[in-house]
Amino acid sequence: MNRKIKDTIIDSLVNGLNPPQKKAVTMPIGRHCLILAGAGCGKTAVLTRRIAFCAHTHCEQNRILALTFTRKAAEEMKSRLIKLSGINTNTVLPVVTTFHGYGLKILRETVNGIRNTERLGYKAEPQLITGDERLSILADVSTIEQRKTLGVNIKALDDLIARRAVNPHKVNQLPEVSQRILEEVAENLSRMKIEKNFWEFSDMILKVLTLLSQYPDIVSHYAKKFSCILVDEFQDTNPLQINMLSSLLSSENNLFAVGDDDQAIYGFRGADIGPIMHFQDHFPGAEIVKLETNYRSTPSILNAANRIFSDKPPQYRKILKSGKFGRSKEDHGQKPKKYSFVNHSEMAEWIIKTGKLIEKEEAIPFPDMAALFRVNETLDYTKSEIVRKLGTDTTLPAFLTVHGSKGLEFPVVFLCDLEESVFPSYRLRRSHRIRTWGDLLKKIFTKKKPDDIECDFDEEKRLFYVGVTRAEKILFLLSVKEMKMHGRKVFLRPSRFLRLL
DNA sequence: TAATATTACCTTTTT
DNA sequence: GGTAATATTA
Repeated sequence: MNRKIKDTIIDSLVNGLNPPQKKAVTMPIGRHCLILAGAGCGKTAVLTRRIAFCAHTHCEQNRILALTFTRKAAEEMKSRLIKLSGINTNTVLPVVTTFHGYGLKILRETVNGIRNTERLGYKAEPQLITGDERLSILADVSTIEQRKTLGVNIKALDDLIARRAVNPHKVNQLPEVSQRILEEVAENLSRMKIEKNFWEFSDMILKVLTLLSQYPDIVSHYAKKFSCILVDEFQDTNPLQINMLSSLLSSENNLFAVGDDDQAIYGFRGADIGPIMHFQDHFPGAEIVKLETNYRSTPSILNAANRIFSDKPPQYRKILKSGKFGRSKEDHGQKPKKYSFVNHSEMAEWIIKTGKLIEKEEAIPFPDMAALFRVNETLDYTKSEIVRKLGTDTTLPAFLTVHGSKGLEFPVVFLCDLEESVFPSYRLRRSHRIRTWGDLLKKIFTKKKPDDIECDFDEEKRLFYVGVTRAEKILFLLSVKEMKMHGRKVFLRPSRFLRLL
């Protein structure tokens, strides 16, 4: 291909991008790179174009690997990718898949004449076990004694085993007896899985790591396979995934990671923000590019979003600026408004009234709007109230948990659940009500009984940020004063997050 | 061993 | 308020 055509294709790949986006897409291939992409700053555009750029300037398409967390994200990326110039759809495409999907692919392969599953001790392709099946196996491989000593039931044991696998150093803090028991149970479990020819989701990555740690020839086989490795939503990687990634990296290739530490909301399931926060330690020589121009929200909403992390140290602090709306007062948009209601029923009524009014005045269809919640319980309740008031033939706004809303955008957002202990979510101190004989005894024999408040406030704050940044034009911050929780009426104070904006 | 009584626990979710 | 694990009875 002559140089002129090549340049034309590169031009079209960076066409319409802002300077930092361009810089990210065309970054020299030879070093690791982290793109810190603020919410709504065009990270998928950068990622897909970067893949096309690599394919076009650097290597064969099948030597590019892009990893995501969900199949949906992988599919989305593939469909956007094939539309880009620089991508040749007549040959093998870049590998775009999930971490689990790629792990599974490795496990099914044969290296140097031996099947990878065989090296791991399996006779045939194992069967995937999930949910209850796994719990019943866990019941078989542990004794009641062991669970008693650990002080857990089967579900909590499952949690412990999972955490041990994902994040071993957290388990190191347990008493030695507990560690030993966990070790035994985990040992039994993996023996059982081999015996019965089962595996579980986490094994799709875990077994790859086992394989790589036992067979150096396999390490070199996979480390040579790719010239460019890209990872989406890098802030959500767990230590296992980072391990797998490190094994795929070598002196012959580099990592291009895209993520936003401000949107790390999966710590509860083992994601670790360490690697994104200390990217240059993990990946020496790395360059960091920030994307701060937002193409989603009005300046008023961005101002609110920027206030949430105003106390962050500068290296990772992002200040979102609008690349979509002008500076005129009209373009600036209305400030997020806060409303408080007696209960969810009243709130539901208000959402309908306001939504319909906005539909009429702003010509934004009611079904395009979204109501976001911290927990499913209040979501379900509010949604059922709204259905009850509107009947079932009306198309409703989207009802989502904030977790479920990540990556999406809506012209109008009703951000609900903004009460202390709901959002941020934490366990309230035990109330003084007496439900059991035990409660009565405690009431008689103890004066104070503080329950530990457990919750990762930083993660809650990031979750709040995710909620706020879903809104394009209008954002409402809603709370209720009382609600039924676990069957009992409780009185709630407004969320501390309301004071941030 | 099986029934019945009592207590402890409750987010967020993908593969 | 609903469930699941555990304790207590017959």
